[in-house]
Amino acid sequence: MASLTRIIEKHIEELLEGTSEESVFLSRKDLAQHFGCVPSQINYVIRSRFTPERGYIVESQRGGHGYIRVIRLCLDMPEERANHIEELVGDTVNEQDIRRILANLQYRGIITARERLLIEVAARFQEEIGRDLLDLSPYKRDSLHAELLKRLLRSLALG
Amino acid sequence: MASLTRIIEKHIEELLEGTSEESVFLSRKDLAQHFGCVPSQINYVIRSRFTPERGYIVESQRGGHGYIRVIRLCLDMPEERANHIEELVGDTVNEQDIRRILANLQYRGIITARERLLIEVAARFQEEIGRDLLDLSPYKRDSLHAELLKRLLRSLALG
DNA sequence: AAAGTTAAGGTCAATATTCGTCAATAATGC
DNA sequence: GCATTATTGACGAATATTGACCTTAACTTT
Repeated sequence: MASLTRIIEKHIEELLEGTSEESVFLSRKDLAQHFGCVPSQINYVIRSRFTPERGYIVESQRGGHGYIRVIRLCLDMPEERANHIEELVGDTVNEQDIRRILANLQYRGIITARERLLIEVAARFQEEIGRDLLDLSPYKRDSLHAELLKRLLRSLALG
Repeated sequence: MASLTRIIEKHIEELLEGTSEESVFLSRKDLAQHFGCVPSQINYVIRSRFTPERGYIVESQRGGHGYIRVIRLCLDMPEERANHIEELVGDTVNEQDIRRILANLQYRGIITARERLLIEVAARFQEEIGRDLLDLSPYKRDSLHAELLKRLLRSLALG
């Protein structure tokens, strides 16, 4: 359970929590040195963990006095949240995408565990019906999934 | 009688009971090794036993330091409560029935307003698909409604 | 001011480590 | 016997780690 990536991720999260600013400035080289890894490992952590999907924006600059800046987005307004959901879901999602999106939303405190469970059950039921009873194509099923997911999440975001 | 699947199921349940956390992290490879089976057997146990319908959520990650995380949302539902759901919902329900049932559950504090909203939205979406896209008979639609509602409520383990 | 030097960060591909899926078969329960 | 459930294994997909090589910006020297 001791994954370097997760350790570094945690570290950056703590830096963000420990500041009143909306962002932190990191030094790739120093971080890598501190955790005893190659610098590109930091890029990997950033790319895989601090994504817009998870509510972060990242800026950086090369050269002397270079830095990596991680900015925490806050989506307070319902309108923003709704738009974010549209992007997150897109036009088609498979069951794996759904699980990933829901885990992320719960992690960010946007939905509760029970709400997540309800959404999963609804999606599974729809998948089952679409596959076994109606013999829909996988593509059709995925686009129905996307539509269902967007409606469910929108109803929460706006409410 | 002591099928491998049941033994592994039991093992995971015991892990869940033996922790104060709401979830356990499993290693598919180690588990398989421990029980002397192929790794995909673990997937079978998870898929057939630890479903959202039974109140579990499962997350997993591949690759280095990968894991399977089983989250338990609720305690086992007593038999009588399950029966109560069956009675409450029956074999067919129309949208009006659904609204009535949900209003009642919310009034009794068994579900939140947001959960109610999710269930209603899911039911409406299903109705819409069944009617407009698939041209199902009203009876068929109502029995699908009943099935969906029962699954959703059962997953929340309410009575 | 231009050119060179130094000090950042970025990209990409190779490799290793897990887990997931699917379909064939076997076993079990009715 | 037939239908459902369980077991297995081959193959595929995702994630993590590392290192070689590239790009950019500031500083230094001429």
